[in-house]
Amino acid sequence: MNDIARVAGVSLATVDRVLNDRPGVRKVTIAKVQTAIDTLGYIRDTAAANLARKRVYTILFILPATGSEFVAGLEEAIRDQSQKLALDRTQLRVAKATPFDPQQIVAALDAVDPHEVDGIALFGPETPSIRDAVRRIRARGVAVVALVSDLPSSDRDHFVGIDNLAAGRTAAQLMGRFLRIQGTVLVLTGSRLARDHLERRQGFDLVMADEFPGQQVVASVEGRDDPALINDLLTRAFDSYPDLVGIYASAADHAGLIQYLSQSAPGKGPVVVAHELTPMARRALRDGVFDAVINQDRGHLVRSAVRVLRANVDGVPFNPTQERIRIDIYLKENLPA
Amino acid sequence: MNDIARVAGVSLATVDRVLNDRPGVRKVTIAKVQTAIDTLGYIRDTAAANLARKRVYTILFILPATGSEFVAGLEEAIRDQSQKLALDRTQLRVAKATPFDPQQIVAALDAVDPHEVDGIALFGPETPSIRDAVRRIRARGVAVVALVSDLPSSDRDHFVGIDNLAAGRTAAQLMGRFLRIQGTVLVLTGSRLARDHLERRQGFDLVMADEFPGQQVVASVEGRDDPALINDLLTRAFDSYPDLVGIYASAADHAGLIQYLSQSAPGKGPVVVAHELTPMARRALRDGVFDAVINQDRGHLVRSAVRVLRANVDGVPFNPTQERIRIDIYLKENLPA
DNA sequence: TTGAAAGCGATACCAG
DNA sequence: CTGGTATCGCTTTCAA
Repeated sequence: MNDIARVAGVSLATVDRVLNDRPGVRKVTIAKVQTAIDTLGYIRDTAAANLARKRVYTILFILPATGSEFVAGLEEAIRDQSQKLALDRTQLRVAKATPFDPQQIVAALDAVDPHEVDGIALFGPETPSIRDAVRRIRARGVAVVALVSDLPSSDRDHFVGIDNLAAGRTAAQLMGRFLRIQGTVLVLTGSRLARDHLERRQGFDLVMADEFPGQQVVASVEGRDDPALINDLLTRAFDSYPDLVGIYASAADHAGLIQYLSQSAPGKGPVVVAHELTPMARRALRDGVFDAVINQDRGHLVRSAVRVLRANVDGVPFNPTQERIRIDIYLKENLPA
Repeated sequence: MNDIARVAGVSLATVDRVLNDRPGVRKVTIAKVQTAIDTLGYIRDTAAANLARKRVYTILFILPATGSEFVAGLEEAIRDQSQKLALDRTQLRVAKATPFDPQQIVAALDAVDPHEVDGIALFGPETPSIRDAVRRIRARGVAVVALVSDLPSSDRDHFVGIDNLAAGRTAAQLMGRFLRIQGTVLVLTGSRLARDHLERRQGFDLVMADEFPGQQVVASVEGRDDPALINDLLTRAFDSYPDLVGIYASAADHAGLIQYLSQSAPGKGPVVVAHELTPMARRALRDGVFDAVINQDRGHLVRSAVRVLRANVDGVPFNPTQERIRIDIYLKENLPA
């Protein structure tokens, strides 16, 4: 900046104004500075900038208040990042809202103080009232991204999560390949409200129909993360379809499923493809109860949300390819330690 | 630091000395400062420290000089990181050494000036002369990590790369699961010198023998990344084993293999599991020539190497779990865009 | 519309 | 052994 100031024949303060698009600089002056910047090949030192600014970014994660291992894992990832980001002048907060109750999320969103919170990562269903609440808080100058489950109806949206259609396709490819005999494949889903589950189901059906037409995929059953309900559903499914050879668990809560499988299908059970590498899923994979798990790295989700929101707050662009969350596949052989 | 200085009743300079283990401070003073640090819950601001220090870390990557797409991808990842790390006062350099010639690597290692280079990430074979050269440069105060292929014989080693035994196991699980009929499985490797290839082969054999005893795995053939040679080897293999149903390509150069498969096995070829998601591998996966690809993220490799080397240079510990490189599995369905 | 100067949190050099 | 102080690259008053 000193060099630029010298070359442009202005003061440091003016260079700063130009660099940060601050008002109160004549066009000619801007041009002079701009030229100097270009010729000198200047790259800004964000660390120094933040140091001087003493700015602290506050980012709020709004998560569903379930006892789900997946959400617990997300919270852990958030705590993890908190540590590191403290040095980076970024503060992370978490709020919980009852799932399946949009009004709570709306309330949480409306309760946000724009002076206290710079950005929000929202993991919730896609409903009109939530969409409106997102609009409102954005209008008050807070950046918002959708987390895990997309909210495409809201404008200027960025989504932090995997491509769930592709994830469903991946699940289907694994299922189809792993199945040795023809039969019925059951899709076990969480809730119809959740857009991520819907998309997975869609992708799964497409590939199964296309590439494995010999297998019969039956209408999904909604488990709502309720072990008792799931137990019930599965019992009925195995009754109705004696040739049940595969289960695609597109939701993230595996308690009911694992419980049922471990007790009712001793030895050789159906091929099971599930989502999210939770502690339970790890064990199931290791024990041969699950055959494959599709995962989205929770650390990546959190880091990406933070990066995108910070970029948004600063009004700078981010690198979309870097922010694409990968669809991880785990077998028992490549489980991380 | 100001607070600490005040509470401890010493100057900033002394606090700095204690904080950085610099010599020339009495024990009592150290204790006073230490107490102040503890009571105040001080966390050091690395950004400010680096700013003041104006220190620039220089890290050298020594890579095999092949035309391989994998190495090209690594170089690209290094360039990518260079951009971002410039702001972080870290400079990345790349040197190439002919593979299969340990002496060149030794020469490259010996040529390093400890005043210019702080750390080295070495991607090379495991030979006694290289091990000695690593010892020498370490003795001169330069940190070294092994990249992609482990060098476990050298002491104080850290390895940046995947667990290749587990990777081989993963490949075998995919191969065994994907195969629909019994037959012969061929392992195509790069070089016997490369420890990573050996380990993969080992893991592959174990799981094939254990879980898929119906399949016959035949002794690996060494392609040395030579398309003509590979073409030749494959022709002979298909002659010798008319029931060849699967190929495990444990090396990273796919040119010869893909060329052979696309011309000689029109339509339904063998099940192919390969390593490294290079542009060629992507196409092969998309076109159905490859069935699965096992990958180690090149960006992760580079970032991890840099983090570990910087920690090493600074004499601070790093988080081993964070530095574990994952074994990625790609099918055509979860290919990143 | 512009400039001067005081920090931000840490390091490093020179004195004492 | 210890302290004072200039400095790193940038932001932010306060004046002019």
